[in-house]
Amino acid sequence: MSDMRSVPTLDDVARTAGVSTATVSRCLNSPDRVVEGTRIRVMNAVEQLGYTPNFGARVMAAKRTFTIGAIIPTMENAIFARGLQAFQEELHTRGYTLLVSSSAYQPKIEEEQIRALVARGADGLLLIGHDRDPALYRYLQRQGVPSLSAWVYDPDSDQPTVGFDNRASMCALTETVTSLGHRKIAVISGITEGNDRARARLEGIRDGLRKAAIPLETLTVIETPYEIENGAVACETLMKGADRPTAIMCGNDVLAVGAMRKVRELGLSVPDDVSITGFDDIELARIVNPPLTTVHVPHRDMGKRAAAALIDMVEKRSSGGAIELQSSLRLRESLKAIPR
Amino acid sequence: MSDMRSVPTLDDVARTAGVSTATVSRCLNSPDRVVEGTRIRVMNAVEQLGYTPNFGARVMAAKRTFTIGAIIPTMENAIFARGLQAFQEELHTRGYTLLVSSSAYQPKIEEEQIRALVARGADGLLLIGHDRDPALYRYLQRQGVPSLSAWVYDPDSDQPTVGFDNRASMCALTETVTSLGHRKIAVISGITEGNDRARARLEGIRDGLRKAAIPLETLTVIETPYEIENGAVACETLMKGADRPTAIMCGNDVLAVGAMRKVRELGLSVPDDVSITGFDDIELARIVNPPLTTVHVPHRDMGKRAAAALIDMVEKRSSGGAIELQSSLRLRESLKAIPR
DNA sequence: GATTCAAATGTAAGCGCTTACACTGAGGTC
DNA sequence: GACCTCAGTGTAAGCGCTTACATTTGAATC
Repeated sequence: MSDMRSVPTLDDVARTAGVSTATVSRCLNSPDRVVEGTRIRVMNAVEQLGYTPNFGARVMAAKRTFTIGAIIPTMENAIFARGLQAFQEELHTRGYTLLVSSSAYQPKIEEEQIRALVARGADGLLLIGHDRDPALYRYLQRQGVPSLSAWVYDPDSDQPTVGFDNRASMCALTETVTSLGHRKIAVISGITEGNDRARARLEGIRDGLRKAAIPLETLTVIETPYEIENGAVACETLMKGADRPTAIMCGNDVLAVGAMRKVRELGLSVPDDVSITGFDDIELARIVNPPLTTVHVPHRDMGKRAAAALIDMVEKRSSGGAIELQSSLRLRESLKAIPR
Repeated sequence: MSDMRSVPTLDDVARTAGVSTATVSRCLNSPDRVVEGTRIRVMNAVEQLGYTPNFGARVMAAKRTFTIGAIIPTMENAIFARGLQAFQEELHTRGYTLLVSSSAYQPKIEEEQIRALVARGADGLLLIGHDRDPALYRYLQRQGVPSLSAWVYDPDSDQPTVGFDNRASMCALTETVTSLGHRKIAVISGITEGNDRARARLEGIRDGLRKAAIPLETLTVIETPYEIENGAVACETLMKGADRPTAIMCGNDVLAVGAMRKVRELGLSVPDDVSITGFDDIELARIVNPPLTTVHVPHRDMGKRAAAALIDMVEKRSSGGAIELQSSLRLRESLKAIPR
């Protein structure tokens, strides 16, 4: 028997159970292929030694890890939290483990994280959005690691997606806003560079304006990273500007609540002085006062569907495709008609 | 040269560069031990083949992964987000990668995740709180994986900790509440079983009450999981109960904003009809209206210090210890004196 | 030019596991 | 009783990498 101070190996277990390493391995991986008496003996040895398989070795020999990686742009706010939680739950019930890392919205870091996860043997990857260096997709293909882009729906892309139509959703919201009489509209958008969702949402607003025959030149757009404080700052600029908007449409709820806070700090009222809308319908939207008008995204459903789809790809039951989910409007008190 | 369709290995690189595998390995790990000409040739081959080292193999051969694991109770809300972000940033600058997973506050799942991370070769682990099965600590010790408990400060524990004194902080807040004349106080606490922080905070409230000579029997306590909706439900129970409290102290900000929402829904006012306090000072606290009185926790600093301390342990520069950070009160409008 | 020695590189032994294949022997068949 | 099956188990060959040790190389020294 080997030195008990160091981590026990398969070999140690085999020795103390009086069987071969193959048998121990089988006990752990396909117990039904081993007769009960032996199995019990082996399991006792495992217990007694406190044995845990070495993952690296296992990966190397078996090429499967039952690990899925996810790289999200941020953990700082709850945008991805709910969807990710559902994703993890579904993976867990199917016997997979989720490892998450965050890119802080930086393509460079995202690439590192992707490589880190692949190197660590992730069987599949969940990515957010699909706007990234094609070389990365080639790399993944080369490594044989399937990936799925969530939070977007794009039937024309080669890359499998699961999500909703950001552009159409935002267009629908915009139509509601214009139908309430708003003509002076401003936008606080996320940074559009390298972010297809932010771009699609902005385009959606333009679509909506066109439908209402509002000239696009009247639209003020501020781009800023998705953080509450940034929403507040942008809002201040807008409200102190020459031509104050009657409605501020925000790229997501986080920016919107920042904007709402600022309106309050300026001694003004939402929605009496200005209407505000968000996007995502995270919990925050119902917490603020007044409650926020926003686009509801089926986060949990998306997470669950993503898990199922990705596992299908990993287990070669499908090769991906595009899954569309429906978003819907949540009209709440932060949006009000212009009095005539 | 091997089949170009499959993932290239060290061997392939060595062959196309016309050197041995040892040289390639050295190029990758300690470039200065290889002469420039060779190095360039090797790097070209790496580039050309799109080679990425196989992590499992690397771990097995080198026993180091430069990976740190963190298991947090939840990703659903932002309690841990800020601290974790800082933790990751610090790790990143020191050349480590962070892998996160969530236990959904379930000890069983937490244990699985710990094992999963250790098996995947994590060099060290960040845990939240230190209330868990001693067998787990023994397991980690056995595997030689150092771990650090954050969000708590406990100089008496064997387990290294980095955090603040939950109990004293909550006691200080309670003293403020009682000094404002509140006598009928209710508590919406997190689930205390298996959660040392929730327990310490509750004890802190009791300490504060004792100091103000308020009998502990007058204290109503509801325990519920940390979710906004649960805060709302608990609040409803309290406000509709026989002996309505004048102040509701919540175990964290998440519960507090849920309670605030409910007060508003009941057509009542914070702080005129009831004062509400939280704990953590996450962004939410400043977003709600009125802003929430709470205990400020130095999340970013904690994350950063945790990273430094854990790496020191991993690299055997220290064996841990207890690091104390200071929390502080943030008095905002959700708490108001009882009119006399 | 012979000798010395450090720097550069190569050789090959594992790291801990899975699994194809080989072996063994008990039960069934004729 | 000879022969066949096949479930249960063992043997041993890798998986892709790092690294101790061995070897080669070439500049410096005499």
